[in-house]
This record gives sequence, C-alpha cells and structure tokens, in this order.
Amino acid sequence: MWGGMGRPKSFNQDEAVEIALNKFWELGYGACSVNTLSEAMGITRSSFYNAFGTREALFARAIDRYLEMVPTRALDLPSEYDVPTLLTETLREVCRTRGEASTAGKGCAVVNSIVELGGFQDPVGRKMAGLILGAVEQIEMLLDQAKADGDLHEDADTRAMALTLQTMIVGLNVMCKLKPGKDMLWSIAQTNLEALGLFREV
Amino acid sequence: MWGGMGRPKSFNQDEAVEIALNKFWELGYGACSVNTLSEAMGITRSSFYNAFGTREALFARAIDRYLEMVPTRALDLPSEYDVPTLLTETLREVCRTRGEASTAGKGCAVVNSIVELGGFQDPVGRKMAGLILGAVEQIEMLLDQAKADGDLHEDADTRAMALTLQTMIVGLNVMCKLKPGKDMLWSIAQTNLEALGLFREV
DNA sequence: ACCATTTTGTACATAGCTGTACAAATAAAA
DNA sequence: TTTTATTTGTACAGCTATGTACAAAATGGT
Repeated sequence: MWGGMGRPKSFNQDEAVEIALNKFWELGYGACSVNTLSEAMGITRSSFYNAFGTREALFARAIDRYLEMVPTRALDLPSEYDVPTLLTETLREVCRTRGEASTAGKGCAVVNSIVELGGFQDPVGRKMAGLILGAVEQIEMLLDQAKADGDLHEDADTRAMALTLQTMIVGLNVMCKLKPGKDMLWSIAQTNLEALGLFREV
Repeated sequence: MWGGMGRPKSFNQDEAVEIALNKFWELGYGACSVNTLSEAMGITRSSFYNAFGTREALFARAIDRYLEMVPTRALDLPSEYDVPTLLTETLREVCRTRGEASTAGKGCAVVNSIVELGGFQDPVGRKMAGLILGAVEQIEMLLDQAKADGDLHEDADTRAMALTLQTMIVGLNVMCKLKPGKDMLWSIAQTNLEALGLFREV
C-alpha cells in the first residue's frame, strides 16, 4: 500500500463533543454558531468542518453523549429495585441533578431542543420528540411489570400513567429553570408519585 | 402651543404587536430579528425602531398581548364553577387549544421563552419565570378555596398540589410539540386530575 | 403659506456567520 | 528522501444583522 496516515488531529474528538454538548445545552442549538463551538473547543472552523461535517451532525453526536448521562437513564437499565422504588429513586435523582447549583437552570438538553426547534415541525425536533415518546413506552413497560408484580392495581391505565409521569418529568425539566435548588422539584415529584400510588420510601 | 401632530403612523400598533407575537411564538425570541419582525409587520426597520425602541420592549408588549389569550386565564377570573370543575374545564381548554391543528406545536409563548432564554439566568427569562410562579400562587389560592368549600381534604398540601398542577400544565405545553391532537394531552390531564382528586365530570 | 412635529425611506459603518478554497504543516509508508 | 494522506491556518465572497444618522414626507396648528 502507498501513503502514510496523515497529520494527526490536534484535539480529542470526544472531549470536543463534550464541550459542544455543554454549549448546546447552555445556549441552545440556534445560539451555537460554528464560530462559538469551534472557539469553545479550541480548534479552527476549518478543523471543525473537517472533523464533524455539519453543525447538525455534531449536534447528533452531542445528544448521543447526553443520553449517556441523562438522570432518567436508570429506567432503561436492569434494576434490583421493584418498579415503584425505581421510579421514586430515579425521580429523586432527576430533582437532585436538575436543582444542582453548578448546572443551574440548564434543564434537559432534549426538552430544550424540542421547545427551541418547534417539536415535530422540525426534522431535528422530530428526532428529539421520538426520544421522549420512546421513554413513555419504556415507562409503560415498567408499569405493566409493576402490575404483574402486584405493585399496581389490575385496572390501572398504564399508558395514561406513563404519559403523565413523562409529562411531569418534562415539566420538572422546565420548572428547574424558575429557581435553583431541588426542594421545589422534589415536592412536585413526591406529590405526583403519591397521587399515582407509586411513591416508595427507601 | 406651537407645532402640529406630525406625520401619522402608516400602520396599526396593536396589529403590529399581534403579528410580532405570532412570530415570537412560532420562531422564538432569538430567531426573530428586527428584520424578520418588521418585514412581517410590513414596516421598515426605521419605523420599527421609532415605534418600539428595542426588540425587547416589543417582546414585552407581545407577551402582555399573549397573556390576554392564554387558556389558563380563566383561573385568574371570577368563576361560577366550584374549584375542581374550574380546574377540570380549564385544563380541557388547555388541551383543546394546544392540540389544535392550526397552532400545531407552538405551545405556550411563556414556557417557550423560559426554555429558550435559560430561565432565571436571563433578565427577560426571569420575568417569564415570575409569571409561572405567580400562576402557582393563584392555583394555591384556588385550592385553599376548595378546601374551605369541602372539595378538598383538610390536610391536603395545597402548595405542593399547586406546584404539581402547574408542572403538569408546563409539561402539556411541551408535550403538545411531540404530536398534534388533543387526545394525548387530555389523557394526561385527566389522569393527573383524577389522581389528585380534582377531576369533575360536567 | 409657514412652522413644528413625527414618521418614513435610505444610507452607512460595523460586525458576525457561512461554506469553500488552497497552501502550509505533520505524520507514516515506500 | 520522496510520496501520499490528512489536518490546520488563512483568506475570501456573500449574506445578514445591528444601531445610527439624516433627508424626505405627511400632518395639524398658527
């Protein structure tokens, strides 16, 4: 074979994606120009276009990275808890994370994108909307499991309950922008879980 | 006194504010340049600056206009209904309005602004956040009334319930961006009201 | 007819963003 | 050392946004 491996990148791709995620998260998709992003990454626009192609492609990678750290991730993983406890503890974690002073008011990158991009109107927004609707289905599966476990009444409408829970989670991701601190958020989550008969004290 | 009344405006201020509101609502604050706005209004940028001063000042007027038509407005007005019925019917109206095909996915202008502007971080966002927190207090007052009327248990935490209801309303204003139609939204609202013991069939 | 007042149209200077193009730099392989 | 591959720095042309400035236009009062 001919040819060498070429000049190596002067930066770490994954670190750059992480930086981009934080910018997108903090400022929103539209407010993050290629200038803003590449400057934050410490690379030139030239390298940006070379490495990521388009801003939208980078955004997709940034969201993938985000999904690895989202506080509701526990709902997708196998758990040792029963479903009500899993939901209670996951929501406690959501409230803790979203109320934290260090990430004050940033909320959820997916929710932010949906609102900013106009939801199903926009191609990127549709992808984000799909993530939320997928999460609803996952919660519905958990609630069906709870029913099978005897943790939920046999005639409970798990689809409606799942939608309600997801709506509260989405709501929390907006309410956390009103003022810092987890107390208000946890009061909301706890009231909601209790009303649905899903609250468990560990 | 000297001087005449000067050249009259070639456009209607209130109509212009209404047009601006629809643009802000549809595209978001950041995406509405003075160019975009004045073009939609059918006036020159010159007239724009003359009539409204700054984009932020116009936004404030647009939001005032919005608040006159927000579907939760009924909660601030005197009502012939008891509190649970008022809440049920208001939420039915929220679901109807937000699910309408004609305004598909626009959601709530206040919620959109809070998310876009970063909530309490931004001066404009803080004003919007204040509107939501004020609405929570209004709902709390209504729930206290419900308690006095015997429509709510004496030991109900009206503050926490008000926060929960407002969080659901905020959530609905995001969920309506996922797909059009009122059915999903009303399923959420009904489940929530029933869980809180506030649902009333008319 | 003239004046004072206000709006409107046009122009200007400054700045930022976009995507592309191309040469310089860096690395490995032949 | 030469060749090939890739990244990086710089530059460019086109577009858009911003805020200001100033003359032209339109009105009522004197």
